[in-house]
Amino acid sequence: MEFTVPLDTPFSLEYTLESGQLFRWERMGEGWFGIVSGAGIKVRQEGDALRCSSGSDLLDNNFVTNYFRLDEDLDHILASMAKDDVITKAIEKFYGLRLVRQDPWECLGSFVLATNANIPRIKKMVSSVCTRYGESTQFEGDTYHAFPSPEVLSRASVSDLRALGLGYRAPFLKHVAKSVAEGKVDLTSMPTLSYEKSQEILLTELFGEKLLLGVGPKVADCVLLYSLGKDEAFPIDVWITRMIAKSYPNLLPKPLRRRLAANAKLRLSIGEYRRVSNSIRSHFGVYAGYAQQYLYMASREEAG
DNA sequence: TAGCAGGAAAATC
DNA sequence: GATTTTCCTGCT
Repeated sequence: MEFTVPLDTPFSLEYTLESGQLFRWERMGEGWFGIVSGAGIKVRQEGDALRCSSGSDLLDNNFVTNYFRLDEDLDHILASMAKDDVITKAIEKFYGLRLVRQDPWECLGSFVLATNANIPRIKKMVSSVCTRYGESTQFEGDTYHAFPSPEVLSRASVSDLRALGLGYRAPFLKHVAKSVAEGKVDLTSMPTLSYEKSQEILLTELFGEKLLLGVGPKVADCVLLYSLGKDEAFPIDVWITRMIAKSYPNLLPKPLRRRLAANAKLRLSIGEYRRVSNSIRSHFGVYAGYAQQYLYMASREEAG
């Protein structure tokens, strides 16, 4: 179906889709093509409107508005977190970038694959998993595949997953799928829980065994921010660590500040991650996650 | 708490 | 063409 979403609020489709939140969108001509909720959708930004064409009646005006969070007052959010010159510059540069509301299971499954990989590679892995295990769907004469359900992936064999190029991530993906399929982790309950509570569940250990293997604080924060609406979540990856070391050293404990200044060991221990995360949150406030997304873009751009 | 392995592909030299 | 890096976590 074809439809147009009028934009009465700032939005940059390009910055949003290039900001590393999503792995199933590709540039196509003047616009973008994505596979969302198991169906294909084309979106093109034309001034103050989004021209859309989708392969499912479920992907309609309301869906797109909700997916890109166009119902939220972005200027209000940006104003509340514009606490210093560095973030203000990033906001000016990438104005219109928004966080999205993606499917929590797809988000979790995708970010489990994101360790020690760059974005092109993550996209390739996600795509391979979908092609092999996801339900097929048609769009404009071509066949595409949905992100597979946790039930299906929990039944996949580790060696089959490895054959898709997932490497050591293969057993993690199966384990996480199993925990979700068996209801040990209930993603659907989390939108109503607090950030702290839902993060605790994602990182829980029972009798020394992790509920979700391959999910540490960074991956958990990505899922909480990109799919569960926890806007105070602040995922800290290598790019953000570099940015903090360069532009926000005063938010770091002294030993860590020294270490990062020497450009040694960019990886934070779990304790360091917690401290930095809290320190950042108290600086940027309840929309720290938005700040993270703008800083991530700025950090990558600086690196060229 | 620190250090290292993990697998493969992209980025860089 | 070899080496380093890559939106990191788990184990010892």
